[in-house]
Amino acid sequence: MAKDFSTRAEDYSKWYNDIVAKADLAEHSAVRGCMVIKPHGFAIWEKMQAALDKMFKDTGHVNAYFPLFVPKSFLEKEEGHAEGFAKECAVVTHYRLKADPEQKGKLIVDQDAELEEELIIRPTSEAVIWNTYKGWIQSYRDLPLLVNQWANVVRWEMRTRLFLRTAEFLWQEGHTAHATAEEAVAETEKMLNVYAEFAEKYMALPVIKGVKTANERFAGALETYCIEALMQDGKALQAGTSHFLGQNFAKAFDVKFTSKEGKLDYVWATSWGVSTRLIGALIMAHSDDNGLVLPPKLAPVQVVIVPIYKGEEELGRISEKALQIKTALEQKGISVKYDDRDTQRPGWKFAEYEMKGIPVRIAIGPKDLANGTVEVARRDTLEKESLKMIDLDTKVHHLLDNIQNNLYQKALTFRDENIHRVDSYDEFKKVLEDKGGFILAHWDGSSETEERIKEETKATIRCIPLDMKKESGTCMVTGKPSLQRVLFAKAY
RNA sequence: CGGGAUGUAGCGUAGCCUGGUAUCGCGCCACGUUCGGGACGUGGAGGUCGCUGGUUCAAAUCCAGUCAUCCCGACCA
Repeated sequence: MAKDFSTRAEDYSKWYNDIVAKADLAEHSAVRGCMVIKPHGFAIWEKMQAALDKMFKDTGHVNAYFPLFVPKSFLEKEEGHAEGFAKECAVVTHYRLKADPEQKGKLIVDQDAELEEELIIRPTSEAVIWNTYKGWIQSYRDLPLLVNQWANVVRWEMRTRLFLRTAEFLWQEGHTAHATAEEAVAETEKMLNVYAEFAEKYMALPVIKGVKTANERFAGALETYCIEALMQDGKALQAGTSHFLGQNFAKAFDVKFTSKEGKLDYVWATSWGVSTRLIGALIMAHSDDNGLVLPPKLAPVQVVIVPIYKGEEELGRISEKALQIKTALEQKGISVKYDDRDTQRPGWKFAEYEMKGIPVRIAIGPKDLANGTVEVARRDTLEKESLKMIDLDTKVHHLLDNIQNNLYQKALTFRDENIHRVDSYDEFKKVLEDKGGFILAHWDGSSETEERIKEETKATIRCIPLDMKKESGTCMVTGKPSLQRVLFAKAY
């Protein structure tokens, strides 16, 4: 938490990119706007996947997989959806290349192999999925249909940034169908809560749950719920969304079911997703100038053991002890790496694992063997202490819990210190300029006012918070009545 | 996609204005000494200067185009 709001965007960006590089998470690919997720970065994603996937299964969802390509005619069917995504689609127009007669060794598009209908590389899968659901749903007995897909999508973004916004990204998208609007809304809210719980319990990232204003709504949705998190530079990041789609897609793709009463009706839909952007959130929420800081629950390796030795014989004796510790920790469900490489020195390893964010490091050397101790260092506070080996597994287990909680508390304190309640537009601008962070202020509910604020200050309404007591007041801009404060911030 | 900046070895850079085939640090390799916070010594390897074209006897250097990255804007998980 070394960052402060005075940090210029460029510096913060450099800091962020440094962490991504130093922690060995990802790099730019030679392919425009695309990212290569490196093994350590991907391992974190796999931990996220595993935790989320379990939460989805526990709430009755199943996984499936749908095509990468969306025929253009599918995408066109839901008008709002089509409009929203049209500007950022990669389009496949041909299915064959041929040797260039002009230049040896070069390939050109074979103009004789033009597709009759263009295929869009999915920017999201509503269109293909609803086209499929049409065939899966006839009766109320087929409902609810609760499906999730882990996939990649492509959005041709103009400005990219590792993890936060890349042309291709990995995500999870849930698509559900329900017999009633109430049930679909309940599902939308349920999944929002799943995301919030994941963010807080696993990522140690406090989030504010809310609904988007009409301007910020997902293309084709009636209501978009979201979780918003605050980053260390005072900007907000949308960490997940859950959409109530009403009957828009059911009508567009003609998905009807026969109810218990024998009446034919369109189904009610939801969709919800989180992406590899969450890794970006993790970086920006917890990292410090020494590199990444991982919450134990998402660390691919929770404890690393580094031996300190001179010569083969000493390493042998230390390894014996280290492996005992490793086994004991693993029996407590802790993931442990014993790094006995003799190609790197201890200090090098310490720095390396610090940059990668490994929560706990245990060092064992000859002094420890003599004293029956180990040196335990925690990544979040960088504190070191010498611990007796007795009950080390239990102590480390507690330490990991402690780190997880500490990270959450630290992020929560930071977030709460940076929520400002503001009652005048001048004060709003001043806080935004001087401090950044979240601002709670009254707004008259109109798109015009929202647009004006955005144009004049670059801040947007991140959400209309759900878990906040209603408090009537007057709009800070127009003076018109307002029923509750809404959450403003500059956003990623 | 509009405005600005940048691109030289794996990374960070000097050189560019005032053209003459490239500087330094880290890293890498070998050997030795080391090993409780990114070791030290000696020796060594590595670059078609983002790419394409132009000007020139000669281009990292000047010109044009193009691609990529960063910042601002529009857009967004």
